[in-house]
Amino acid sequence: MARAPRQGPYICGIDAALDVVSGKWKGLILWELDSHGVRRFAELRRALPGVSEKMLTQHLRELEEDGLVHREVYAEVPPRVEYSLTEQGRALNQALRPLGAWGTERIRQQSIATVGEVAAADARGRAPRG
Amino acid sequence: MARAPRQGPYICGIDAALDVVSGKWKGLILWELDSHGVRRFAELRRALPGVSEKMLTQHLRELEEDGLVHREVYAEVPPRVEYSLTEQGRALNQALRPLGAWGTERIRQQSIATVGEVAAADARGRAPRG
DNA sequence: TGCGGTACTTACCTTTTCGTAAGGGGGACG
DNA sequence: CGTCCCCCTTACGAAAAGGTAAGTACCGCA
Repeated sequence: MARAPRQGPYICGIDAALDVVSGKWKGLILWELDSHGVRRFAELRRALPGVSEKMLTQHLRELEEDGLVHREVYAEVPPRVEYSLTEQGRALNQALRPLGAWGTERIRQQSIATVGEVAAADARGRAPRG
Repeated sequence: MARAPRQGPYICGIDAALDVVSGKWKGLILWELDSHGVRRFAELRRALPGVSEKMLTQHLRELEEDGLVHREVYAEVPPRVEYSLTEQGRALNQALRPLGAWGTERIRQQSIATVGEVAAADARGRAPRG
């Protein structure tokens, strides 16, 4: 896990679950692997705009250590490495689905709120949160 | 939110949801407020073994800014402040429930695995993982 | 008079995380 | 011959997150 647990590791399941998905790109990696099944390193890199190779390998290794992602190396030239979800990884993604729906709804409401804010500020002739 | 979003903020709902619950104690705070309804500052502090006052106030303020937690201040002496979940906060906790279940199951399986590991290592007469 | 309890705030420091840049060892392509 | 692609690895440094300790202002209790 590469992270030090609190003292006497986890207090509840949320705690344990958040521990393995915390990381700037882990949610997206899981999401990408869930929707495509199998992805290669370069494919993931292209799917995650802005990720560095270092962070991608690092996160993939952590997810692998945590038993969520399977890493299959083909001893070919050029080298080929395929990433996919393990059984646990798929279960995690199932568990993440309601959270994703909540997040999507939140984004939607916030964009509406922001538009409203901007429109209201516009009507008053100045910018919001100046 | 106090965190800088990626470029063009969120790619998917998971992303947005993880953003608001990422923080060493936020999951626990949400959990505590969900199971007790209303909690005061000192009650939360006692419920989160090891949290510092600084982190607790900081996380509570972020959760409040994110519209997940309601903060009610009573102008009394001694001061009294009550924290509770907003509608959005309750919805988030609902969405977190499957994740919590997954985490609980994971903890259970890991403790079994660890016991097995220790037992196996014990049988060989040495400690696991160096 | 001193201590504990209320709910913080502030300054300072350490730890963790993330990003940047470079290299590596091959093979395909022009 | 040079360059790109593949999948990383390493070193270095900045930024963010988190921890420690002290201070605030007021009250009740002994």
